[in-house]
Amino acid sequence: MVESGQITHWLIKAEPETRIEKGVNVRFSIDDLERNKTTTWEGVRNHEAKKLLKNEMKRGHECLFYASNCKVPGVTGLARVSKEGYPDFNAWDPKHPYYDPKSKESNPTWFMVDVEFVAKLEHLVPLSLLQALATLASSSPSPSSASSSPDPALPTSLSYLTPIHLRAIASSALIRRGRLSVQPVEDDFFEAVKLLGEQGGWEDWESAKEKKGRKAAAAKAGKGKAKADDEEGEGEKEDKPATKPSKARTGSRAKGEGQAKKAPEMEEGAAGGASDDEVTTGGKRGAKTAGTRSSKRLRGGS
DNA sequence: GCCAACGTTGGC
DNA sequence: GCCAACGTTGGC
Repeated sequence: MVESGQITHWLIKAEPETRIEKGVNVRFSIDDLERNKTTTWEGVRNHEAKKLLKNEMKRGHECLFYASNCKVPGVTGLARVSKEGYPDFNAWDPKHPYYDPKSKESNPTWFMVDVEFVAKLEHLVPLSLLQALATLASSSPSPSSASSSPDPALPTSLSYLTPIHLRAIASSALIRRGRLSVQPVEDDFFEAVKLLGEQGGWEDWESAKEKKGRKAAAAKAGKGKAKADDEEGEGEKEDKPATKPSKARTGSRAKGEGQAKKAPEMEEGAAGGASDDEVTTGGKRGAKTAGTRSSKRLRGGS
């Protein structure tokens, strides 16, 4: 497993598309972070992630900013820890979507960090690409023998990736676990994603690979349903970060029952209203969301 | 919108 | 302490 003790890089998830949580639009994208410069990474209601926020993430550590629950999930930018773990005070506010009655000021249950904007990646690095690379890595020969030469299955345009990078991708929590909203990442994983985001070069290669990736995913998941063999490659374009607010999985619950505290830039007025409190962010939630619901059930990563 | 994976709850 | 029901995440 990963020794978090030596980890200095992280992957943090947020949802770039509008989604209403108890009247609050929880959408938060790399563009929002760029605008705000810095933000509180609040709302994580998962004990494993909490532990990382509270104890492991240190000032200066760099993070991959991951966009989930959107059209093209993937890494859209880079951020840096600017303030180390401190109590998530939103948990104490009954009106806040992330309120958790079990957390007390005298003994906080949840923690958060602040992160600051570092950069947007020129090429969004899609999850599908990382999955494809992971597949490739796991099918390649021994690491040691391959370490000095590029993997034959890699297009030359991606020759900047080493077998070390590929193995780091294959063993990453993002690929293997998926659901944790704050994940430790190995230095090699961080470097690989950063290179991909800055240099691109998989456009032609990935479309071919995409089917493979999906098929594998379908096979893995699909015990019965193989929706597979779709020929439609919807082309994963890595071109630009998804910024547009729009669909989202609907405000399934709470559609505006309260006033939304719009994200600072709120241009879509999806939530209408808005009284904003001092929260400087749209709210990231990647991990879960729970708030009051957390008292009923919250999902957590192991 | 669907649904697989997986965590949590709660009955027993 | 087991395990079925249930809820959430999040890719597709």
